[in-house]
Amino acid sequence: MSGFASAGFSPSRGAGLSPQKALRLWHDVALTRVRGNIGDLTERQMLILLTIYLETPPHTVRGLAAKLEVTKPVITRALDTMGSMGLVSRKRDDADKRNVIIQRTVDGALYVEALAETIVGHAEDIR
Amino acid sequence: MSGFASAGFSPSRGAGLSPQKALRLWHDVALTRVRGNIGDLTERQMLILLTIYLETPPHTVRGLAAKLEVTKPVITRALDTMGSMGLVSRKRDDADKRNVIIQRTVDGALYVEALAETIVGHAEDIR
DNA sequence: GGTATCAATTGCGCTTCCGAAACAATTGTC
DNA sequence: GACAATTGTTTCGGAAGCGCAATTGATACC
Repeated sequence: MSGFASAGFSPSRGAGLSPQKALRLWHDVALTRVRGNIGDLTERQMLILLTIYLETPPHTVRGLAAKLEVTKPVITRALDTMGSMGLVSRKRDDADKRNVIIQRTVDGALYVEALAETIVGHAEDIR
Repeated sequence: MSGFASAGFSPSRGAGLSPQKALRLWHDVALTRVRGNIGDLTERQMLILLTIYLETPPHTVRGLAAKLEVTKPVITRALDTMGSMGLVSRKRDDADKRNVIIQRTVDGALYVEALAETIVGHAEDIR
């Protein structure tokens, strides 16, 4: 049962991330987010948000659904939720008015940046 | 808006995790989990599970609620859900029968270990 | 022994998410 | 211009989570 728990500890440098440290990092970040009530987003929503802010634009509902392998309503609803939070915004494509272009916002960038800092901070603790 | 996106790139070794790589890692792990439909767990539930498997036992409902700063019903219901998935099990404390001891399971250990491998694998991709 | 305290659970109303299908708006095709 | 195809949204029924308050069972106190 505790097979993974007794796996070897890797040195601090040169061997990437050991399983134990990976789990500790995940735990610490989740703890910070849950304690701060920042965990409003589903894992899917978080994935959508990160995709929007990491991958090169433009982003459409259909494109995101295909890339993430989820249905389109999932994207639409996630955009509703995150849009009301100010994390993303939508805009009709002028060239093809069927498309909706998903745009980044200042608040969304700040949110993503805060997540990054949380991760980096805990990664430093673990190093 | 893109302040964080233009922040400096850190070298591959010696400077820990850059914000960009942290976000990329989070994104990649989330993508793997969402695509594989492994994301049945809330961020809170994941935190509870990781705490059970990372911190030293014994774990009680009250102890977890205090440590994670959530209410007790949150713990109870998360244990219901994860218990039905076979990820954890409960047992009355013989010494004080008010307490419930949360125990690890083989399936839970495998689940956590799989998460760890997912993280480690993507960390290697990014290194 | 009777009462207060404590641990965990459950009930209630509310909100949110999900999947599948139906829908409205726009574009391509002949 | 009529019709098919595409994009995004909405609707519907069902499931799950949340906070808060009440409840059950067990222990401590005097």
